[in-house]
Amino acid sequence: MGNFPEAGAVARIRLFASSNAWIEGAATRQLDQLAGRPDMLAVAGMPDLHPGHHAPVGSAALARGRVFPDVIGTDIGCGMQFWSLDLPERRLKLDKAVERMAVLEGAWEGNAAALLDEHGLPLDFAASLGTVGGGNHFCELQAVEEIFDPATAAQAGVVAGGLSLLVHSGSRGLGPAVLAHHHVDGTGGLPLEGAGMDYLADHDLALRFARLNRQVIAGRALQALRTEGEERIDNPHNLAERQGDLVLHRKGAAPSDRGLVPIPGSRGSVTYLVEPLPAPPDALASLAHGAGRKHDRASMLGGKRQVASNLDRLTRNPYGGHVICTDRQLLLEEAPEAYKDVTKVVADLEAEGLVRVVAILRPVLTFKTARMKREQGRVKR
DNA sequence: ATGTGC
Repeated sequence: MGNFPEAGAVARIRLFASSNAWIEGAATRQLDQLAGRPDMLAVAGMPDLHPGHHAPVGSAALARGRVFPDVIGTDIGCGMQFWSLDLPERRLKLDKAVERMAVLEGAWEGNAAALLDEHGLPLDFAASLGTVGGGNHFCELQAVEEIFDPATAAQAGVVAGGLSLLVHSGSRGLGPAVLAHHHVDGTGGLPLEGAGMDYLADHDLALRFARLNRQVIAGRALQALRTEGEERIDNPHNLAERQGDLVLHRKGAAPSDRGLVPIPGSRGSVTYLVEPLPAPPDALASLAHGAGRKHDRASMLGGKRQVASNLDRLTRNPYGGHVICTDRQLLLEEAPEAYKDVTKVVADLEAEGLVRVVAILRPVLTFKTARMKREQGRVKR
């Protein structure tokens, strides 16, 4: 890493976003507060920056000798996993796929406890291994919209007429349990020597659980689609990474040092497959992890955004694809207009010299949830 | 985000 200020000095703050980026004052204030934490050396904001609980989502923060569990938050290890499928788009029967993909709602039929045991992972949350979860999580079948660099795209198995799968999920119950176990009041974090290392050990288990969870989800989706495929990319965006006595925190920031990165927008928009470029040290080896929220969940439920009368639209996408989501409230919270324009977010990353676009993928079938909630039909307004 | 309420 480059020359960062010494401990006690003000951390360097760098925002990788143009005036086109929709960045709230609350988010930049959170970025300032993050920079003001003890032993913080540098902080980077990405164009998807938006307010989070204890730190802004879309940020990276480098500290010396200290880790801040509350910055990583509850969903430790949450990230994107990208698979290429053997099934060509022309052979997909969409109606059948919509029907069969709903299997993801139930528990995995495999032996979760045995698999976790094999991986040396705790069994406490075996029941949710292989399930997507809530919030912004999804499992999405995607088709190729455009390829800009065929040779690089082929590295991720992206070829014209092909299909891919993008899984966005995390460590389910394990991440929140780890955070609760190592909870610290205030913004001081944990010293790396001692309590900080204990946190990181448990954090690493959640990181591995999250990746395995995405693999099981993908395996179930492939089975539902009666095809096979290959895991090409796994890119976690909520994690702490120890580098000697430094700790790099990523809160909704995609690592740029692990190959190609999928950057999804909303469930009504395309996903960009990008190649990270050699970046200045103050980018903290990070990229935007998605479009980022434009409006918080609560404001999407107020009826002010004129989406309530148009719920049917939200279970389809502008590309003729389907969204499986039987939860009305989640459908409103996750409406495309709740998100920034991913095209602008990626344009900012390009303008900052951080990435090159390799391909654009379009949503064909998105699984969110097939569960029928009891309060179904009762949306607060 | 969350075995998603007490």
